[in-house]
Amino acid sequence: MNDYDSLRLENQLCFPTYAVANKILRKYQPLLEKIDLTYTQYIVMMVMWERKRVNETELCNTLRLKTNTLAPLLKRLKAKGYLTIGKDKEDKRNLVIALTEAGEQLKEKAVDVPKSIAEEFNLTKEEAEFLYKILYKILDYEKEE
Amino acid sequence: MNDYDSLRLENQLCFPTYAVANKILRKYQPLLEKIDLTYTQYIVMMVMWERKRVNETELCNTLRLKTNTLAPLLKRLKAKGYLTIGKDKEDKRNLVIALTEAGEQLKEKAVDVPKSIAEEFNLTKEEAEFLYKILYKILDYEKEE
DNA sequence: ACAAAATATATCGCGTGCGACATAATTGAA
DNA sequence: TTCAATTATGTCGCACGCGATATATTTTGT
Repeated sequence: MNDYDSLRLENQLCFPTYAVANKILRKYQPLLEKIDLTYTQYIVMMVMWERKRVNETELCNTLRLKTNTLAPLLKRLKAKGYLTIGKDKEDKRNLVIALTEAGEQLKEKAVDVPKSIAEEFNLTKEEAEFLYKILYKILDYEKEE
Repeated sequence: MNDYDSLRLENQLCFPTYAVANKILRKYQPLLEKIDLTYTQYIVMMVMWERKRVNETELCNTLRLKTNTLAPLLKRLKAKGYLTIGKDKEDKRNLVIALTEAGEQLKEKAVDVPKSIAEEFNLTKEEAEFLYKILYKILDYEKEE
């Protein structure tokens, strides 16, 4: 293996990860279109359905996204009526995002959305579990760095 | 497991895949900045370093991207002097992308870029190999659908 | 008490990534 | 042969995703 071999797509892990992520997003897109959400909006709503009320920092940490990605996105979800955005009374620097009634109701329509990636791409139970474990190992590694 | 459980982030494979892809891109970004390429431009150049000369359809298939993503990107790489864009004499519908001398030289500077994702995120050899296998299984599954 | 440091969020600019649609070149069927 | 289907690419609009930078609020050190 010479110096240039690591410059080949086929010798890298990052390219297939990137390409798989794109492929999965494309799979989701037509399903999410039916409830008028993008994928990123959808994962924000998933957090909201679980927690009802979070501040933006929490949301950024959970989704591993930056505020400059989430801020405009939250505004769009607010415009759609699914959540409210307000300031924390205790600490006015904090934004508090809260689920609305309409947001709660959207959950009913979203039940049909989750695709089993394992089934969709014909993975065995073992492959799916292993993949899950490795992905979270990567996500959790040196989170603080 | 009720109907709503699959709506939880932690029960999905797609979210960690998406988040890992983002995390990897963030890792690459500072390294690529030194040679003034984005990640997508970088993987295009990787294909060019291997093949020297490809048409756009080939490039789209290899990178699993659409022409509307690649077209403007190729223009930027052309503007940087790393490749030329011309029409195929045989079939004028085809675009032929070719590596320039400057593009070839960029390869020298890019040798330092590839990061071992395995090392970077502390994966064992087995984990890295397994991850690689599963990712390509997903990528290759029903490519034609 | 008060200015400096820390924390949380917002704004700007740029480059993707893609669906929808348009255009150009080639192929193919009657 | 001729025009409708096919194929390859281009353009438009929108929503990310993030680095850099700015602003507002709170905390901290003296």
